Amino acid sequence: MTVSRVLNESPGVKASTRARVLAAVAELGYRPNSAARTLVTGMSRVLGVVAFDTRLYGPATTLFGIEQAARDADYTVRVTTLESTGQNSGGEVMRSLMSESLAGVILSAPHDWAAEALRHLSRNTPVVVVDVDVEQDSAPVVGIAQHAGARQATEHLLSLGHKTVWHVSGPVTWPSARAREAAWHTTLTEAGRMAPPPLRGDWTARSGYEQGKRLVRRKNVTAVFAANDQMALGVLLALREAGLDVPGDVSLVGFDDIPEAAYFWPPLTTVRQDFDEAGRLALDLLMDQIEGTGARDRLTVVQPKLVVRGSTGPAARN
Amino acid sequence: MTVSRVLNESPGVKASTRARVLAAVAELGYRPNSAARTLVTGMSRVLGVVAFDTRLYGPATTLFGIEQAARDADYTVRVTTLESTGQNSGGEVMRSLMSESLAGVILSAPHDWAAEALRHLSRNTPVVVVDVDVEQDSAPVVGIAQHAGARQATEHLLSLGHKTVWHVSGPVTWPSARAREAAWHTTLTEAGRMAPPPLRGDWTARSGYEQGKRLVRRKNVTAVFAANDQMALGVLLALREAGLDVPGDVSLVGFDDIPEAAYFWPPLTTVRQDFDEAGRLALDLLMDQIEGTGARDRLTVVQPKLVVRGSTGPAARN
DNA sequence: GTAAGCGTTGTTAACGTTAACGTCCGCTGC
DNA sequence: GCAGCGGACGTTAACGTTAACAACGCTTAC
Repeated sequence: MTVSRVLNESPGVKASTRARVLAAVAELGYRPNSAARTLVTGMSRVLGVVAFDTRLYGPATTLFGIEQAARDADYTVRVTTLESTGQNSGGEVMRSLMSESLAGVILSAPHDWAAEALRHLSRNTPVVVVDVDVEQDSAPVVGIAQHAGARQATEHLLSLGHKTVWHVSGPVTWPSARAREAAWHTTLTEAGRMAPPPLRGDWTARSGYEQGKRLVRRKNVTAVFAANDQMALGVLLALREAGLDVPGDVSLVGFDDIPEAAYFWPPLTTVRQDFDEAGRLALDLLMDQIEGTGARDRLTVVQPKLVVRGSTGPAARN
Repeated sequence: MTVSRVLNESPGVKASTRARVLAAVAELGYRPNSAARTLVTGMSRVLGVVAFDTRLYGPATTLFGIEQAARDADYTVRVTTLESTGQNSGGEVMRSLMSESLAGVILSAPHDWAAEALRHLSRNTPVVVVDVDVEQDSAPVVGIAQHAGARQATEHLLSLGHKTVWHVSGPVTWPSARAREAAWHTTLTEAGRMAPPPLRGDWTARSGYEQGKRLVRRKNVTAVFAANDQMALGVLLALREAGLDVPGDVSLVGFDDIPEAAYFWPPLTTVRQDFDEAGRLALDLLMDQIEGTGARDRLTVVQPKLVVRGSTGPAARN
């Protein structure tokens, strides 16, 4: 019992006793058994992180941010990724999470799936959701102001004199893709411009390339906003293969600011999202709930920021 | 007890009893408590994965492969990333791993740090190491044939008529960077060519760009082998800014085959590594140890493969 | 001088599961 | 008819920790 008090830094242990305990711990190489601790306290120092596809830059970086912050708070992280096929139901994953006495859960799956999965989670498990559309009161949310970012991108292109802006969007099942598309659309409409039909991609450079080939067949395209940098890269290649110059003939904006974007040719104008920060913020919100530091905010928003580089320029006089 | 037998699929339970138990489990929403199970059996169904920086494409993809395979085997995954600063000692991380009754550990940190950390791990914890140089008998290893890949890249350039090949290498603390550099060097030497001094990068496009600028100052560079695709991208930008054509003036080969590489301009010739597969293989080797399926191989090697695209071409006649 | 109080340490029981052993019942064989 | 056996299910104890309470010695107050 005294050992337990020493290791948990409970008060009421004489300094000399504490020293003797610590000496014995060091000598014997004693390590407390976390399973026993979890069993008796009913709570572990493990956080569940549910992600969608951690191979993608955004999710991977958010995960990294969460993990680093968790380790600083002396928690460990248990990751579950969801098959890209979406075969495994949210209910199943959530149920398996709940038999493990997790201290909390971070749902970092910016996908419609996540909103559904949230419903299967016990009401009293602390949870934070990253970048997912959920009802305002179902869980604290770390949002990324997709709207603001997409608006900046679109307005930037309009301010350069382009009559309208084409959009290569992300998959409809991703709320962030829908948000970017919606913001692009309203920005154009508010400026009194005609919004051309969006071209649907799937986040990959390949889909950007294919939609880019469709874009070059039209003669009137001078500005394109791609919903992420990878698709922008694909568009870039398609434009180049068609003999078009960027930004001379066509201006292009991406989204995310992946580390490579600054080294595209030309360096890509894009909207920076701080995924790392989003992960850390999610952990903060979760800690507020777990350690009862007082649930401060229920909604925290990360502001994306337009980064102007070489892929955008004034509209050609035609 | 009978419930325990049913849920663990132990023999000696009448079919009718089993059905009644399952019905009650479903009705009550009963979930076994994994902490109690871990406590009594002394082993959990949790695997520890130690990675270095999961924001990088390779590590992230390997982690994804491990996680997917682990879920199929009904295990969960607990991730620890190491600060890029390398501040936290391997000993500390390993010790914290060991108080959690983990079923096994996968060391997926292709960094010198990993070899040192391995020594702090208890001898009887099942462990597998991915792409790290360790003594042959200290742990089963999933290797990636870096040597073969780098040799293919270098030979490809030589076969196109280039007199020699310059190398932008990765950080020396990464065994895979050293292996690629060594293979590049021996391939040149064996072919009777002079190996120019390698240019040291740090995996980032930025470092590739900077070394690329140093390369263009020399007039005699016609072929470059970059140790990964991001650095190749940086080199590409530096070459282009200097007015050099790829592959007309300079041929360029990368390494990894990140999904974007095929959409660079020009599409990048590179060496594909199957990181996903490496993760799955690591899990297989670990399962062999844990479930005693008979420790088959102690060394499994993933073969990388040269993918020729548009960034390499015949040497200019000069 | 004694009761009350406090600071420190020890004791007991409980968390939920499983290994090991025990019990009960029905069947078989002589 | 009864010993012996095996299948099905139950009971006991243990895993290592912590919450709650008990005990002990020392100081303080009257």
